[in-house]
Amino acid sequence: MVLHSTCIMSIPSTASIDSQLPTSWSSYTFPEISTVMPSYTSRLWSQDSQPQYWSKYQVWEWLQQMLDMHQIDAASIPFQNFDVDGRQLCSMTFQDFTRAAGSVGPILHQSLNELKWNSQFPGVDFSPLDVIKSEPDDFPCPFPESNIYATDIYDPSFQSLVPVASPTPSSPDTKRSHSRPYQVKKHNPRGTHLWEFIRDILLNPERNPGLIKWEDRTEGVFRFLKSEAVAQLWGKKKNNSSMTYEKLSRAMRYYYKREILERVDGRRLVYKFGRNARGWRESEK
DNA sequence: TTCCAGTTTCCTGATT
DNA sequence: TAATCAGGAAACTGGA
Repeated sequence: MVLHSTCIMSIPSTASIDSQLPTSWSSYTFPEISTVMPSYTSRLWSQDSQPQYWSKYQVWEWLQQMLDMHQIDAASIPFQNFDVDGRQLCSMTFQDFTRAAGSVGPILHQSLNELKWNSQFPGVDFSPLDVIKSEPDDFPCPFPESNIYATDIYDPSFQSLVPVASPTPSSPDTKRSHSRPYQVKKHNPRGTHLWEFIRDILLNPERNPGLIKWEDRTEGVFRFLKSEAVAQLWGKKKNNSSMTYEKLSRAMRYYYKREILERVDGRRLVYKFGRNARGWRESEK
């Protein structure tokens, strides 16, 4: 099954990135993860957004998308090696990617090539084989089974993101739930909990471009700097484009009862890890 | 099939 | 006035 050749490029205009370091992400609409397909990256990063014009921030955004998409642990990539803008990123060779990101490098390199291809030839399906062929230096892909283009079984969790069906927006299937505009796929493990997601942002400053910050590291007190942006990220992770801070905060408040979070009275956007939250203390790392 | 945990959504009212 | 907080209620999903 050659998915990439059947994938019609459909790029929502809202996915285009036309600003540098957005002060508010509330207007930044993440694409439906349910559209994740082998050409996922080229949809996500619209063809209008040519990687060579990315800011450093957008490079990091792309990296984060790659991590999420391939279920790669953030710790496996030294983000400081990607403190580059789009122009510098595009000038990186296959070897540069391998040096910078190790075994993940080939995946990133391949993804970037797809983006470059699509920005140059919008509407023309990317042929990863062409890239492999054009890579004279033996392309020693360490993930033969993880070639996202080769099959649809790259990763069970990734597969779970592929839509079971492709109902039209107006079809009844999409209206299964009035209050649930997204579909969580079967066999998709519950995965990260919200509080763990928040914790991981706090523990990975490289992945946290000013979204949440520690107020008191030892006490586990933290504050949302860009609440809507965090909600958007959480929504993206859960394939829920309608996530808002209001909804996210409701989920956060449920943690009070379970003592995963504690109330911090009188301070907006401030939360504190509770006794049942694990893994946030420096001594636990 | 049922139950449950963990959200998600919607809502009203209070507070900043 | 808008943003945020608080919490009730119902709905939904995946897993056991």
